[in-house]
Amino acid sequence: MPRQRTIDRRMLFQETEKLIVEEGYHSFHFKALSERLGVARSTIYNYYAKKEELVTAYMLDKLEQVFAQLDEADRQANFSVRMKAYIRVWVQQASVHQAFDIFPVMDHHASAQVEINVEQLQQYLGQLGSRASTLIEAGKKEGAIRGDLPTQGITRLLMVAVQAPDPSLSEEEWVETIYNIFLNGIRHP
Amino acid sequence: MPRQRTIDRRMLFQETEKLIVEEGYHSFHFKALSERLGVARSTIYNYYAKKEELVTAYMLDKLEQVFAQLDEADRQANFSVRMKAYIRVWVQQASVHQAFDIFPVMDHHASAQVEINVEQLQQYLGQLGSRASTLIEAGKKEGAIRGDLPTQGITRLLMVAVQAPDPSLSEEEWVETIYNIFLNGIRHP
Amino acid sequence: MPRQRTIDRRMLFQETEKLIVEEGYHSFHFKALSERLGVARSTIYNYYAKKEELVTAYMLDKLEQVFAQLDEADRQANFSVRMKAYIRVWVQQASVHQAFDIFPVMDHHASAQVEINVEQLQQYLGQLGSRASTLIEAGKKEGAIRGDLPTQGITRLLMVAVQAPDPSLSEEEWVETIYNIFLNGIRHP
Amino acid sequence: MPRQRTIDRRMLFQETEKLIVEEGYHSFHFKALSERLGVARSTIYNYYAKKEELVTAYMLDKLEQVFAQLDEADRQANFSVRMKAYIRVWVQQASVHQAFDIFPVMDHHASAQVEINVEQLQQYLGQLGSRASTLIEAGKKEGAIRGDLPTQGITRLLMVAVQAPDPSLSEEEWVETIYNIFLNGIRHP
DNA sequence: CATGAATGAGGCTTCATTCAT
DNA sequence: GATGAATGAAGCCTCATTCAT
Repeated sequence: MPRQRTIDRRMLFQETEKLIVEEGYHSFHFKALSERLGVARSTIYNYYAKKEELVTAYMLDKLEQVFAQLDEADRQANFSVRMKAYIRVWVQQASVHQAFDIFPVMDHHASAQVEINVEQLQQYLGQLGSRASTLIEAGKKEGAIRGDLPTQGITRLLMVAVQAPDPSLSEEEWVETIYNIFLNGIRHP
Repeated sequence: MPRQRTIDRRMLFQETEKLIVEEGYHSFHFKALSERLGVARSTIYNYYAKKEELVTAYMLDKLEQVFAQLDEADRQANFSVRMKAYIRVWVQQASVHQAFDIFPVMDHHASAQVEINVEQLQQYLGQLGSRASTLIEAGKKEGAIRGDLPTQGITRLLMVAVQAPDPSLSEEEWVETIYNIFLNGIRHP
Repeated sequence: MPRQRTIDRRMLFQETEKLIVEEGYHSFHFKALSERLGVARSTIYNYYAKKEELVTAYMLDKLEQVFAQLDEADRQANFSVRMKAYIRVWVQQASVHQAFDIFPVMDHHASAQVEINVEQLQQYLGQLGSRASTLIEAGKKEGAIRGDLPTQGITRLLMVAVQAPDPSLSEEEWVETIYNIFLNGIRHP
Repeated sequence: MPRQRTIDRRMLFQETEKLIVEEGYHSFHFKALSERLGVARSTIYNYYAKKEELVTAYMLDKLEQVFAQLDEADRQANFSVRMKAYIRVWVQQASVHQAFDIFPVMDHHASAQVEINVEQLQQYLGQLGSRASTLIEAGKKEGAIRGDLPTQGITRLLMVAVQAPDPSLSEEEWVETIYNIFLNGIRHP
C-alpha cells in the first residue's frame, strides 16, 4: 500500500475497531495500526499520546452513537415495540460489545487522560444499564411484564444476551429470538 | 532423590486463575506468577515452556471438571430439574467463563503444544455447546418447552446468560432468575 | 524529518566483523555490538530483527566484494598470473574465512530471512568453489599444470590453504609461499 | 531411549565428539548431552563440573591418541614415507580438527581446571606444530625437499590442508593428493 | 503534521549450575 | 553415584514512547 499523506480521527477509530474485532486486543498495537493506515507509527502520536487514550476515545465515540440511537428508540410509546427497538440497537452495535470485552483487560491508569476517559466510560456503561433498567421498570409499571422478577436480574440478562450474536441466525432473527424468549419464556404453553 | 517439591501443577492452576481473574490477562506473566508462588521465574519453565501452554492446560483442566459435573446433572430424569442443574453448574463455575474471556486474546500459535491445546479446547467448547443443545432438544421432545424457537438460539442465549453473574444477587437467586426467565418469560401472564 | 542517523549498515558490518574476529562468535551479541557502537541494544533491532540476520547479511556483503575482486583477477590472460591474483584476493580477504568459521556454528533456522540468506550463502560458497575449479581446469587446458591430479582435490586444498594466514609471514610472502608450493611442490629438484 | 544406570568417561567423550561434529559447538550443552546419554543432566556434574572441563578433557584425550600414532610414524626411516604417514594420521583423525575448530570459540577461563587444561592443550597444539616443523626440517636436511621455502609456511599449509577432507575423494586418495601436490606441485613438468 | 531514528522498560527463554535426598 | 527440583545469570526480543528535523 502506498503511504498516505494524512489521517484523521475517523480513520483511526475505524481501523481501531477493525483491528480489535479481527485480531483481538493483544494484537492492537500502534505498530499494527500504523501499518494498516499506511503511516508512520510516530504519526499516531500526533493524535493520541497513548494507545489507551485512543482506545477509550474510540469507545466513548461508539457509545455516544448508541445513546443517540436509544434516544430514537425511546420515541416508541408502546412497551413491547420499545423493548424490541432497544434489543435491535444493541444487536446492531454488536461490535461495541466485542470491543468492550477488552475493557477489563486494559490498563486503566496509563495516563491522566485515560483515567478521565475510563471514568466517563464507566458512567456511560452505568447509564446504559440504567436505561435498560428504566425500560424494564416502565414495562412493569405499564403492567406489560411480571413484577415478581428482580429488575436488576432481567437487565443483566438482557445486556449479556445482546452481546453475543448467534452466527447461525440473521441479525433480525436473533433480535426476534431474544425478544421472544424474554417475553414469553421457552416453556411449552 | 530430588530436592523437596515446592510447587505443583495444582498450585500453578490455582494462581493462574486467581491472577487472571483479579488482574486480567495482560497482567498474567510468569514474572507475576512466580512472585505470587514465591519461586524463581525460571522454575515455572520446568513445568511449562510457555505461558500459553500453562494457560491452556489450566483451561483444559477446568473444562474437564465442568464436564464431570454436567455428567452428574445428567442423572436427573426430569427436564426442569436437569435444566436448573445445568444452570447451577455453569453459574458456579463462573470463573471458567471469566478466565475464558481471555481465549480470543491469547496467542493461539505460541508453540506446537499450544496449538494442540487450543484445538482440544475448541473441541471442548463445542461439546459444551452440544450438551446445551442436547438438553434443549430433549426438553422439546419431552414436550416441556416450546418447539417454535430455534434450539441454537436458546442454547446461545443460555450460554451467555450464565457467563455473567449479577453481583447484586446471590448465586442461587441468580440461578433462579435465569431459570425463571428462560422457562416463563418476563411478560405479565 | 528524522533524527540524525548515528549508525548505518556499513558500521554494523564493520563492527560485526571485528567482534567476531576478535572475540569469536560466542561473544557476538547485540549487547556487545551495541556497546561497541555506542547505541542502545534495541536500536540494532531497527536494522536487523535477529543476530543471525545481521551476520548472514554481513557475510553476503563480504562475499559480493570477493566476487567483484575475482572478476578483476579474471582479466589476467596468463594462467600463472591469474592464479597468483586469485590467491592474493583470498589471502587479503582472510577475515572472510575467519568469519566464515562461524557458519557451521550458526543457527541456520533462526528466521525465514535467515534461511533465505543461508541458502544464498551456500550458493555463493558453491560459486566460490566453482571459480576455483574453473581456474584449475583452465590451467590444465592451457597445459600450465599437470593433468593427473584431481581438480576437486587441488581446489579444496587451495581453498583451505588461503584460509589460514601464517602470522610469521607478511601477506605478500604468504601469497608467494602458497603460490610456490602449489606450482612447484616442496621436493628438492 | 530407556534411562541407563551409569555412564563413564569413555561414553562422555564419545558423545561429546559426536555432538560437536554433528551439531556444532553451539549445540553442545549438558542438556543435549544428557539426553543422548539417557541420564539426568545433573549426573554429568558428578564427572565434570563445567562443560568446558569436559570438552578440554576430551580434547586432551584425543590429542594423546594422535601423539601415540605420530610416534608410530616416526619409526619410518625414509622421509617421504614418514611424511605420508604423518599426513595419514592427521587425515584419519579429521574429527580432531573439526572438534578443534571450537577451541577459539570456547571460554578459556571458565574455571581453574579449564585454564590448566587449556594451557596443556596449547602446549600440545604447539608440539603438534613442532613435530610438523621437525619433519620438514629433517626433510630439508636429508636433501629431500627444497631449502628455499620457509619451514613455517610449509608447516602451516600442511596443517590446514589435512584439516578439511574432500568428500568426493576417499581417505587414501586424499592422503595421496595432499602428498603429491606438496611434494611435486601442480605445474606441468 | 509527518516521519525515521533512537531508546528504555519489561517480558520471554535457555542453560549452566547447585542442592537435598 | 544418580536424580529431580530450583535457581540466577545472561541473552533475546517487542513495543510504547520520545525527539529532531
